[in-house]
Amino acid sequence: MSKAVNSRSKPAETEPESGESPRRRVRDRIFETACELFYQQGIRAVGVDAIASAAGTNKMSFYRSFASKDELVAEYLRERDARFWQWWDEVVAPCGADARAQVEALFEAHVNKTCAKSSRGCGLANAAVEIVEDEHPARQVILEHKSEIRRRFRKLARAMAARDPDQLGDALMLLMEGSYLARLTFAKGGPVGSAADAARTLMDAHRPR
Amino acid sequence: MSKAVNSRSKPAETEPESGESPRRRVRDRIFETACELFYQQGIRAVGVDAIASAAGTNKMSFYRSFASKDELVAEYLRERDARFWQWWDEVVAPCGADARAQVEALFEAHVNKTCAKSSRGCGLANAAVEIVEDEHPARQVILEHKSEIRRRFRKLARAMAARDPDQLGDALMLLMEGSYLARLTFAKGGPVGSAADAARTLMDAHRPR
DNA sequence: CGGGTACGTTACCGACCGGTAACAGGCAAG
DNA sequence: CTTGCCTGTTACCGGTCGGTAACGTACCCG
Repeated sequence: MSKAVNSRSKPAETEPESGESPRRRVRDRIFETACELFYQQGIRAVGVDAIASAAGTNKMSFYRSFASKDELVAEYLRERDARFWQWWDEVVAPCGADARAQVEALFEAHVNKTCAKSSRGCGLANAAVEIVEDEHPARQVILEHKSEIRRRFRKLARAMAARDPDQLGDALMLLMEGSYLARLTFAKGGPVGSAADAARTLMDAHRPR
Repeated sequence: MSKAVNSRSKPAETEPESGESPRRRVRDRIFETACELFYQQGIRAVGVDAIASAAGTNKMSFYRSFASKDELVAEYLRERDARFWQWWDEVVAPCGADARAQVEALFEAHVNKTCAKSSRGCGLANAAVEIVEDEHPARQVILEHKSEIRRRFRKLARAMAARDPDQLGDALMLLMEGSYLARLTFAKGGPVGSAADAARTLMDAHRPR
């Protein structure tokens, strides 16, 4: 009851008028629900039954859309990855080519985001804690994500002509990762608030003379 | 079979001759096994059945020694906490009252430890990722542990007369936490190696003029 | 010897895990 | 109307989860 009448949209074959493929219904509801639950409660803590019923459907429909829970987890992390880089690019956009300004904007936004009430740190990093098996499809997503972060920070450090760009890039990354972790213990008023200032201090220290 | 003949040692009542209480058998085997498994594979990933049989006993003996898995988890974290501070004090001891030298020694040792092959970062931090429930007995242990780390780093920063000691202390903590997290993704050659240098740079920048 | 303690063993509990089979209904395109 | 697709529903699978009851036994102490 009160379940909304399930108005079927369009099957996508004929005339995909409104931009994107309209083939979205159960699968997307399940996926969005899963992303939320995985992020808030952890991956191992959430079963497929819980996901399905939280999405207003059942386990059978889940397995009609996803091959396995592990695949869903990997897709969840890919989504997190994509959103992260979208966020990054948006934050960085107003700064033009000024690498230093980009990093400052990133850390400012990062601190804000991470201190938010609903934040549970970095979903990718959390998954790295929970998932130990090397063969798990999630591990590759995590590794690529974190490698790209490292690559970008080092590139930014090079762009600002830091004395030791690789060292500065890594240090900035450590600060960011550290605040993800700290967020899980200290709700607010924790060390996370110092991340942006620390980043500035580090960049100052690496300034070319 | 081939299980060794279970040579009983002593029941502890009369004459505890050899130093420590001899009341250690099954309980301690279980506990040590649990610590190892929890650290290496994660808390949620390890069931009490797996712990018991890895310790060469069974679930019934487990529940004769521990009230619940949650209590065992909390005790595991308390053990980690105690070992950590023991490590800390040992590393710091040769430095006398030189706060700067203490932090440098800590980071040097920390990088070594964290890059070791069997390292899975910080057990307390990992637990903070896995355990979400506020009422879980582990949460308090985690919070106290991380608060103490923060307190000590800030105190050290004050002792070296840093320009903004709280800020420096927090930054050092973020570096350490960040390398715990980074370790889970980058086996070696990762950003962890830069933690010690970054700490030095930060301390230099906070030097009183 | 008699009792207490520590431990192993087996079986069980209800709940949940990830995953599947089979069937029923609704809706849209042809 | 028929066909086919998508979805919901129910029941089930073997296995594991945390946790317990009952019983048997080896051992040390008095």
